[in-house]
Amino acid sequence: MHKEHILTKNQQIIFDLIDKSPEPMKAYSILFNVQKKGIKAPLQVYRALDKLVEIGKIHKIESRNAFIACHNSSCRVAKATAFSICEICEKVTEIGSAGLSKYLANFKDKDGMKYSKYNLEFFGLCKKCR
Amino acid sequence: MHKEHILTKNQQIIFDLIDKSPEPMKAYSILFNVQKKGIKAPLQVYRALDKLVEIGKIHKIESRNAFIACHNSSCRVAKATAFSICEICEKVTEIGSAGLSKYLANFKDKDGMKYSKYNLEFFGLCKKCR
DNA sequence: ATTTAAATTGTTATAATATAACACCATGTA
DNA sequence: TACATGGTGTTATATTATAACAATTTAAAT
Ligand SMILES: [Zn+2]
Ligand SMILES: [Zn+2]
Ligand SMILES: [Zn+2]
Ligand SMILES: [Zn+2]
Repeated sequence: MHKEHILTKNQQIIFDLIDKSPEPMKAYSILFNVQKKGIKAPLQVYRALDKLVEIGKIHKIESRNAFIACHNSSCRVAKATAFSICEICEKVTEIGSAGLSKYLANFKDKDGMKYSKYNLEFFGLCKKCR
Repeated sequence: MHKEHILTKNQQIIFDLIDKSPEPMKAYSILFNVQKKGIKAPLQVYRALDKLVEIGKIHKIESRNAFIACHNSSCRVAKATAFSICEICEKVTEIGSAGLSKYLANFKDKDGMKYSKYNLEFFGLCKKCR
């Protein structure tokens, strides 16, 4: 499983912060929040983020330039992600639908090409905002 | 149809440039290319880009911070987009699969929520790069 | 134990992407 | 006319992300 990596100090500090956050966090907000723990420069944050994304502990929400912890236990392939995003409150939820991931993993374009990696972002209004 | 808008001067200049480009263009590359036509500041570019995205003439490739012209004649709903992206040569193609758009438009999350707006980016290697 | 390679860290500086604020202009329309 | 709407031009600034380099830690491999 991809989540058994031992994290380094910086990676752990930054993962813990993102994991506790109820909403996606932006890099410079992360930086601000971990400065008291000795992480002082953007690059330290971005390096940890890169690694955490690579090993699947967090995902980047591309349309928001923000990061959330992976809470999808079936998300073994870190590179196949789907999210719903509320356009009012900006709440983001990872979608763990087996049907969806199966459909997308098997999707072939008109040249017959299959893709094992994808990112899907749905937009709408969450329950609370409707 | 969403593509019948009359473009303003700046919008037309910038759309023409993107439309001619074989690959997605980044904002500051656009700026550099239209400076000889009198568009001098980033904001002028971003304002035109925002409008062009809004009316569906171009799309933003979120993972690349780049813009391509819409070449999908069935893409009436500018807000439901799908692309394939080659991770080597960065070639981007808009996917116009009716099956895919139907599947995604009808997709319900576990709370039964449907989304009319989405962006999907597939990653892989294009024909040439395999 | 000693050497070596790989990964991580710390640091300063800088690049790349995007928006705020404000004055002005063009166009349509009541 | 007067008013509303949207577009423009401009300067300044905010936000997001990487380059370059030296030092340190970690985990094998000899
Ligand atoms: Zn996940
Ligand atoms: Zn909401
Ligand atoms: Zn399109
Ligand atoms: Zn390619």
